[in-house]
Amino acid sequence: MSCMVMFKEKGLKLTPQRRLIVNAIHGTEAHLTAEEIIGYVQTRMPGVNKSTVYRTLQLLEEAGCVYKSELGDQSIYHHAEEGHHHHLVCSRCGRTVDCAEDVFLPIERAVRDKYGFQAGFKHMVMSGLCKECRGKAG
Amino acid sequence: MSCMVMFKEKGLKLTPQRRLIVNAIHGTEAHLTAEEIIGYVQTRMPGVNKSTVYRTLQLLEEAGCVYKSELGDQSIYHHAEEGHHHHLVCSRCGRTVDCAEDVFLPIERAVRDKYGFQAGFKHMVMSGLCKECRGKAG
DNA sequence: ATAGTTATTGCACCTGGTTGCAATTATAAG
DNA sequence: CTTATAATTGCAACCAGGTGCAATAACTAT
Repeated sequence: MSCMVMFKEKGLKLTPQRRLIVNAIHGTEAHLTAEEIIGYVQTRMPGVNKSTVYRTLQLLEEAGCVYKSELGDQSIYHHAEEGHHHHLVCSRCGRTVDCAEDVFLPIERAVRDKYGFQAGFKHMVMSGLCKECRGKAG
Repeated sequence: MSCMVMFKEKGLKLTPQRRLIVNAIHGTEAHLTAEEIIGYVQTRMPGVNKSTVYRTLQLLEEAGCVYKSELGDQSIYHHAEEGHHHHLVCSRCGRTVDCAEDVFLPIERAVRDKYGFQAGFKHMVMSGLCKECRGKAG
């Protein structure tokens, strides 16, 4: 896994704690919250400090191995290899739907042409009402 | 100001603390951070607790009097009457450019058609490189 | 296998923001 | 103007996340 190699390549050390954290993210298809990753690590190796986890996640993010998306209060982490997409989060039921990457192309073009601004859209999180919840009263 | 009236209409009380908080937001064109609002209030009325400010901001937001945008770590507040727009924040120099509201219409349509998802885009914050910083080395 | 270098860990503390609760205060009614 | 009552305040404690630092552990060269 390139995540493990990345540490070595950057002159960083591959500790048991870091191995666990990488495993947590690679071992699931889901998008994990920091809390879930801390839980995963601590059940397998009690005593690991949360700051260790946060620091490692930041390293992985900076190296491009892991992506972090923010929706209001919580951040979710997912590994970079599984392809990029955006996230539609229903504000009523909380369910998340993956969304094709290219829906942001028109905006990317628009803000570049209008404002000369080069926006980067990766793993954007959009909130709203999902198909099921649109029908219900509200 | 409808913000002041709003409290009464909802059976809420119009305290000096709340008056100050509303003044802070109405008295400026800028987008204020929570910290700035707390500072504004506390210089005029020392002793006001931050939780009072946060609770009032939440009330104003729920009532639609105030909008809150989140960019990564910080939240900015602005009153709802000044018209809606999005924010382009340069990740290099930190400068913010206002962006027309309608750039999100294509996405709104796309996710509705493709996923049946009704997304709401208000005061979105997009990060990237502004016109000036695009030229510089990176 | 050993010693030396240097990154990493856990700790304790800090930050912005949130919450439960007893004391206070704005408001409505008399 | 007084009283009643319910909303609000300030407090203190809490939460997720982040930081400086001394002790520790991973890697490197021998």
